[in-house]
Amino acid sequence: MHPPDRALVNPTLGRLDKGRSGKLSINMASTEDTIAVRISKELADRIISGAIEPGSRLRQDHVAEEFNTSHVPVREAFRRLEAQGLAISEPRRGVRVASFDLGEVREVAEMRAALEVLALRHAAPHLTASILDLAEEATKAGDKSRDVRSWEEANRTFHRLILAPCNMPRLLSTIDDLHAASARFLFAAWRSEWETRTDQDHRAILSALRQGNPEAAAATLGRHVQWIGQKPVKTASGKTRDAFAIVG
Amino acid sequence: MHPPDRALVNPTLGRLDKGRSGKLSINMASTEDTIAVRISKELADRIISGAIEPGSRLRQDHVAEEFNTSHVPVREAFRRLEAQGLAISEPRRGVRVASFDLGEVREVAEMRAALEVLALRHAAPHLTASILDLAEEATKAGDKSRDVRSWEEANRTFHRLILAPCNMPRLLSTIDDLHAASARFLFAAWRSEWETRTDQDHRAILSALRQGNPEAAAATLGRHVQWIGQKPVKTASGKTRDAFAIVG
DNA sequence: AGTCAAAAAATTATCTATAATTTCACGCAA
DNA sequence: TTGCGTGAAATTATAGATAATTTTTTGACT
Repeated sequence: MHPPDRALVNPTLGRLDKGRSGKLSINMASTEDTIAVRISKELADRIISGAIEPGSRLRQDHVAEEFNTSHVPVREAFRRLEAQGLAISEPRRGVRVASFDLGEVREVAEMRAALEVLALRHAAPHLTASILDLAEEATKAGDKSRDVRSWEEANRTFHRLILAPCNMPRLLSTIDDLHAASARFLFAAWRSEWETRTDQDHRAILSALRQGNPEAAAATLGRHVQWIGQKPVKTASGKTRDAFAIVG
Repeated sequence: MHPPDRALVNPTLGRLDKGRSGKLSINMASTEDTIAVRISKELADRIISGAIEPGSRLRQDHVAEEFNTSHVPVREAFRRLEAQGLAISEPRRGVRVASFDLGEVREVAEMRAALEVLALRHAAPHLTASILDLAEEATKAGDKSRDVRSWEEANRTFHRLILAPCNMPRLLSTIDDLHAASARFLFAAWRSEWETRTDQDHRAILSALRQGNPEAAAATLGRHVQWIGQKPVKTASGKTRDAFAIVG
């Protein structure tokens, strides 16, 4: 086998499966990390889930107090969030949660299409039957999901499974950051309601891969991740506007 | 607790000139930035130019002493370098300059191809005659360059000019990081000698864009940035091995 | 009321000090 | 010689204190 340990783990996001706590989470805070890493993972979780509003300020002393630390590791955590595109920092004026609009949703979708297609082309020769079986399980789990969070996790698992064997760490880590952004868009639109839907694209991709046709799989994947869902949501002022998210 | 008096930089290779006078520098350090940003730009410059060897450790107290600061902003600078892929940090074990191999050169080349093609497709409708003229000037400047550094700068200017109008900030910033990596590969291979060469691809891209054929331009660009040059270089042990770099 | 400016408060950025951890050199035994 | 503890030195990580800057409040004046 190829060296999967390195490929399956993302240094910035941590392991993407369930940790000891069992809590569903995108970023796992493990005790072996430095405080700065723990804080950045927890804050990333909150930003992605929408627990912290886009545009709201992140005050270092407040965060430091909450995590019972000094502000030095908090500042380092901010730099990490900045790099992931989850926060924006203005010198001497503090850090705020990054906002996003339809333009950024489109941008992330197109970047994902370009990069995931590239990753799949390289991963295809290394894909084994057992990996594809796991990916199929992830698809089924997604189809059964009754809420967005578990659907998102299953979806992310699917993509990761079929892309990780490309063995291109820089590419995978960039894709992970884009997935974090995608998840954020998704949760912003589908925070509460989520109707079960079967993912036909995932099945088509798996089928093409099983039949030894990676180009067809890549083409479907490229279209798949550019599908942008639309949904009316209530704004703070009571009005309804359309929210957009990548659903794939 | 007392940092040794040995200089941070490899003594055999001089420090690069920084600041406003020398347009040598890849990242300009401006006085309005925070200290952390200034330090990260300067260190990025040194890493890209090869002034600091891949794999060598970056010790926070040494860097702090050199820049006459405490180590707090230095640590933040390290986080930035980490995000750019120029340094690697292991908790409690410090930060070292990222190493790279042929695999990463290929990876960066393919990511650039995928993303620059995407950017060009979106930029094409917004390209004006004057932008294309500036890009042509940059190409000429590259053709006249007698050293790698000025060639690299001209090349980067060309790519930036034709891609920037895509108006996709996240995409552009990812491409910038990839260009930094490319420059590093280039300087590692062509540190001293550099023979003048005319860039036919750049001209073909400009011509296709002027004729209103963005798809042809994108196709050429995609091939262009994946061209990997090869060159024998002397290693520290006196032997010669082949170095690889993206030349486009 | 409205607006501008100065004072006060809050916040960011940096510095100094301390704790925790790792690295390295040295001595000793197998 | 080689391998392995062991302790000193170096280094990383965090805490606490201070300086610099921004934001908010307050109050005089129109």
